Amino acid sequence: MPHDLPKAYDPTAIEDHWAEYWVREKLFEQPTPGSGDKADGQSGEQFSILLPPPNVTGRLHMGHMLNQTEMDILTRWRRMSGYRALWLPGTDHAGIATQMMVERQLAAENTSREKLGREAFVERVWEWKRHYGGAILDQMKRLGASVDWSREYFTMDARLSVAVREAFVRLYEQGLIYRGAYIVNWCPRCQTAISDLEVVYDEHKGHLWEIRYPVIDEAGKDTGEFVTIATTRPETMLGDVAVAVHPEDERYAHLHGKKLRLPLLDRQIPIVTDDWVSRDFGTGAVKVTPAHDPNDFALGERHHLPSISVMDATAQINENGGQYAGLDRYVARKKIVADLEEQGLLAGVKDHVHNVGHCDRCKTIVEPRLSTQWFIAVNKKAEGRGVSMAELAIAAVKAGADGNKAMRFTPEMYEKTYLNWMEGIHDWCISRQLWWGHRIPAWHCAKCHKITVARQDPSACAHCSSGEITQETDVLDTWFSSGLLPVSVFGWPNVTAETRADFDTFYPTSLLVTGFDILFFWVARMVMLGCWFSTDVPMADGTPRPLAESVPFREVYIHALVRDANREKMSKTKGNVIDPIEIVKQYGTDAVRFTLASMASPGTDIAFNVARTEGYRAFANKIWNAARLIFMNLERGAEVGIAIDVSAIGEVPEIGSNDSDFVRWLWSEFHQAARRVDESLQNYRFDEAASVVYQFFWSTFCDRALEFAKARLEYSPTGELTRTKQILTTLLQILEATLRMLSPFMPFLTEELWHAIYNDKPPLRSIALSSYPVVPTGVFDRVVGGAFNDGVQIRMKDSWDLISDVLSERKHSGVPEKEPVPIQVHAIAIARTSFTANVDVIQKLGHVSSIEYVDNELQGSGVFRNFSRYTGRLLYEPKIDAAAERERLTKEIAKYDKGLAAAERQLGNDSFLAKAPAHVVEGLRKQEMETRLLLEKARSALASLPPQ
RNA sequence: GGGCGGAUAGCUCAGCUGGUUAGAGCGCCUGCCUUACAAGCAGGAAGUCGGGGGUUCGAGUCCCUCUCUGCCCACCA
Repeated sequence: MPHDLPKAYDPTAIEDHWAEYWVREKLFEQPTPGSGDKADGQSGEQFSILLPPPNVTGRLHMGHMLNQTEMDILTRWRRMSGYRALWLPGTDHAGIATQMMVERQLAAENTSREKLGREAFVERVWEWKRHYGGAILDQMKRLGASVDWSREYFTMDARLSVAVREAFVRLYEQGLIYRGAYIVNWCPRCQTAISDLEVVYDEHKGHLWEIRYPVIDEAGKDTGEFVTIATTRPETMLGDVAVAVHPEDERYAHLHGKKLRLPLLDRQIPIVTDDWVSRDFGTGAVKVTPAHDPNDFALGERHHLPSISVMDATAQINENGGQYAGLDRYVARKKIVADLEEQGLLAGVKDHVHNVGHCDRCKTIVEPRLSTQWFIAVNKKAEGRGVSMAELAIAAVKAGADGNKAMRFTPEMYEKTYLNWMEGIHDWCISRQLWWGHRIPAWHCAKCHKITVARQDPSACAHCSSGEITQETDVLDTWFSSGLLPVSVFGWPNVTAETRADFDTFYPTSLLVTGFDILFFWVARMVMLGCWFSTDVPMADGTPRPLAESVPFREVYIHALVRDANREKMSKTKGNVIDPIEIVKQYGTDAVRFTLASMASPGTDIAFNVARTEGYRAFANKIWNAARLIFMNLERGAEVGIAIDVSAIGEVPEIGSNDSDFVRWLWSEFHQAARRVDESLQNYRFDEAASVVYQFFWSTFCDRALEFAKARLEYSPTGELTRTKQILTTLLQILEATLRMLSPFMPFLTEELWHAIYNDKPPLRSIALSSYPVVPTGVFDRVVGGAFNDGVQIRMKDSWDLISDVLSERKHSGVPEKEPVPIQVHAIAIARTSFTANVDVIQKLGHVSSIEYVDNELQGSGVFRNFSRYTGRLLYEPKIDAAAERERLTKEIAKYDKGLAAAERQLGNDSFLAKAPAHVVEGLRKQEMETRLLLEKARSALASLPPQ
């Protein structure tokens, strides 16, 4: 048998091979239903899941790896459970990020995008994408993600671009997209508008400058009186068009209707009254700069004030800024403050801590700026729809009339977060002043100045037929196209009778797995857009699509952040970024995956600690060696003519009362573990599932089953070869089934060993295509229930307990590790049956030379006991450290005393006896009795110690 | 300012609808190179479950409150 495995598990030796094999064999492709049968089955219920598309510029980080590990575990598990599983990968064109990346390259070549021109620049980005774009997906391939590579998409693909265009045009036609001049967050570095979400606020120690604006009379002369305003951004005063006070603020009552002279520019501006002004902030008078502040903009609209922009796209003061024109905003600030001071108009400077918005991408301080942008009216009810996008997105997560939710969040608390946001949502600014992205399909007419929005590039204005039209230069927010992915990847808008198989089968997707950081950016947008557009697609049978079928995903699993071992957020500047690829190289992919899975309990961040990974590498090694042990024994068996037919090894055998206790016990343990793993995965409890698998394999299978087998397996031609064969068969079957149970977590190792079991001629091309070893309830009840009912579990437990007790007592009595010792045992009949049946194992594992059964309970020192089952004693003169023993016993007595007192107190309480369930009372009684015995034993042991 | 988490062994974390004496991994101590694995085996020590109050026969678990800590949202110049 060529089962020659190296002594230690070396992941690097096998992982590349299988990663490459899975892709080459196209194992995880899920063709459009009806377009050709899938060779390996999986025709059941669909399980579809979209990979949150990483940026094309991205490199894999721990967050990706967590995300992908979770998705891969779930997808592999569903696939093995018979689902038609589709995990769909792709990348995002990532407008700003990619453009920045290429611009940096150009800068290094002493050129710029402006020099290249738009067309050449975009071509250059495509070129970059072709060369470097797939890096992160290559990393995914190496990590064994079981995605369907044949369906890989890029958000700028022609097919997806059609969807983007259709979506835009449709929303425009529905009156939900408008263009207008509003205050937007503007990044002077990226020179584009960004959405509210792309602004991150940092606390900043700044100043509050108090500036005196002279009051003037009707002739425009200073009256000698001043109104003092307070501002954190003095340079914006260049754009002031008014000063506002609260209408009921007596301090300024006499100034209502009066005018002020704007210092430095000597512009006359009115004093207006508005409820929005808060009387207790600053001086109660606020400068009004509609072009540079959203509140001021709204106020300006209410009072029909003009807007004066004083900064250009790079945040330099423009021609409206008089003598400050051409200065950078902060240079201008300094100069303005100095000039004001010189003119005696600076009333004061106070330290002021406030939040300053930064560009999420480049960290430049964002400037609110008046500019013409495109927006989606998310709160507007569309004609003929009677509902707004936001309302639809809210309805999607709230329970409907039937009490069911179309979309369910795990952990549940994110539902609230989502709703809070969606209920307070503002219109979405979707235009970006970039070159890389989906160009907005709108054309401006030079003649009539109207806009033509069209599915096909128009040659003339739709309003006046003029040929003088030019396309809008803005592109769409990246999240617009990624928000459409759930519909667009399955062919929308082209969903016709001939083309709709994908859409019908895979939409809505089953699940979205993602981090909370893109809950609003992406998840919320997908819900809005997904619901909105899929609603127009009737069901396969022609009936209207209900909400439950129009959501982009039925479930959303939100995972936590991966932090470093000290719970610090990983960041490049801190230098604490753990590169998953590096860790993978050191410990193997399976170990890293298992680490992430075992720490992924919902709701808490993951403090990634390589110590854990080291532990799981040991686990992988353990599995490897367990397999080696079994393979070695199979060879020994073969030498004495034990032939095991490996071809049927994967079928779950019917286990019944004819089988030995050992076999029945092991299968019963296995089925319980498999069921628990299955249940845990259903609830996204990766941690629980990982722990069950781990405990089963290591504690139950290795520490118990394999040790038991080692003690019993016999190969002498005159020995019990039938029994040996049974045990070997069972071990191999359990190993094989356990590998399947483990496969979603550790795909590489399990694949390797699984092929080894079959001598490289496995029944399927991959363990990933085999079935998940969860048996139907009927089988489960028969095997597990049978084992409990017949006392198999108890009998095996008695033997394990006796071995543990013996080993413990040996240690305690100072018996040298390997010296065989005779023991005496008094046991109830059933326990004695177990000891008799397993005497060979007990002797070997406990280093027991002989067992003498006695009729009476053993008493006194050196006795170990298992309550109501047995008592035992080593026939050995103990060598005990009296001082240490005294200390131990004293502590023990204190503990028992306390426990006993507590139990007696409870049992003496009538209402406890009356109200507590019987089993609790019974349990406590038993405990009381046992504690009493233990206490007596400890006391007498203490008394028998030599005096101090 | 509003909202949401977290605090359990030295470390990282479990502990489901309240029920017998709170668990795991790592680390630590003791002894073992037992021919699967020293990345291992066996045996141990270690927690007044953040503080206080309450409900209950019974609280790590439910309620109130305080302290510490993390995050999200809002953005009054």
